[in-house]
Amino acid sequence: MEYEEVVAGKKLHSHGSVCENLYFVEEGALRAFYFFKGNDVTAHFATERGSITAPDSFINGARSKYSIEAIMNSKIFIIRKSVLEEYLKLYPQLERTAREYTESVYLEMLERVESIVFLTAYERYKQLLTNHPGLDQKVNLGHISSYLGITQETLSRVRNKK
Amino acid sequence: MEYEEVVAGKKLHSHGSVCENLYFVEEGALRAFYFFKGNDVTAHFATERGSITAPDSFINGARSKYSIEAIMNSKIFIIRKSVLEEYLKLYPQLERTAREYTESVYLEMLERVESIVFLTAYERYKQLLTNHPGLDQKVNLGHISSYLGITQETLSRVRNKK
DNA sequence: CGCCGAGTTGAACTGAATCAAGAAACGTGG
DNA sequence: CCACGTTTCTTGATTCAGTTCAACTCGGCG
Repeated sequence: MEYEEVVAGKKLHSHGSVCENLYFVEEGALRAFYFFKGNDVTAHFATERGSITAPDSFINGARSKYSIEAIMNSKIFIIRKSVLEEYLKLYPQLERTAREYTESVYLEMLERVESIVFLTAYERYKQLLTNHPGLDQKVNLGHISSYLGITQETLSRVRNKK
Repeated sequence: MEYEEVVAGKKLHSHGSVCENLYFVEEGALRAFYFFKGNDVTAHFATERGSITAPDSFINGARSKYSIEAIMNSKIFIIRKSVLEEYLKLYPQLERTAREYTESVYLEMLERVESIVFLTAYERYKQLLTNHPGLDQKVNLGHISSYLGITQETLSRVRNKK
């Protein structure tokens, strides 16, 4: 596991290439994003103690549609997939931990589906801030609104008016 | 792995209890659903070669908010979690397969988030039918619409009008 | 025959999108 | 420390997809 300090704006992974790394955030914040019909869309935020990668790539080894960047100065740990694979071979009991990790991110995604379907824009915004305290201080409105699946204008309105 | 034939309407798991089983559909169709503000909401469909469980329960051993039922006469295989655990202990190399399985359902969920955010009701309906051919012949409109995150009326309209 | 669940249709309403201007905030160079 | 341009955020007016509620149709089936 490598330790690194990165500055705001630093690109950790660019879409179109294969993502070999899983990132853990010790301090700061990263985001994964991609382009959809010309718009920058945030797929995932990782803040303190969170993790992030380009899942389509890290899992299958395919070129990724996601990019990953630091949205503020951050202290991170990096695990290369090859190193991870090596350790999993060396210590097979880690396979279980790896599976449990995957299960937990799966459950997160399940909840995200539910929140998109049932919650209003404002409720989703509040929930995001609960999960990532202070995120609104760290990130552009546009990055947050695209994560929530709404426009920047709508987010600007709901967060001020209610 | 146990084999079973179940009739339409058969409840395989009831919410409030712990789900011990992972179901594989050989023929037919199952669905997982739960109640949200008094409404029956479909969380997942499993058709030929698909699998289903109550993830909140199967993964963590907690009581589940989901129920699982057959929506038509079905031939299914059942793996009990205890049996699965046993095999994973006996053949640790299966841990990898288990992780890969979890990864694949995670990627599915990732795509589902994207489709809910970007696609219209009609597009989501078409996509669902692509993933589960003939599902519209097998299931109530209401079960499909709740899966898509829209009302039954809207689904009725879009599928006829466009 | 009459009921019942499932699906359809209509009209009014609403949350959010879109398009278009402005207003703040921010960094950079002079 | 200020002036300038750029980026980010806000606000307004309009439009639209989907909701809500209510009534109606249709195909079994007891």
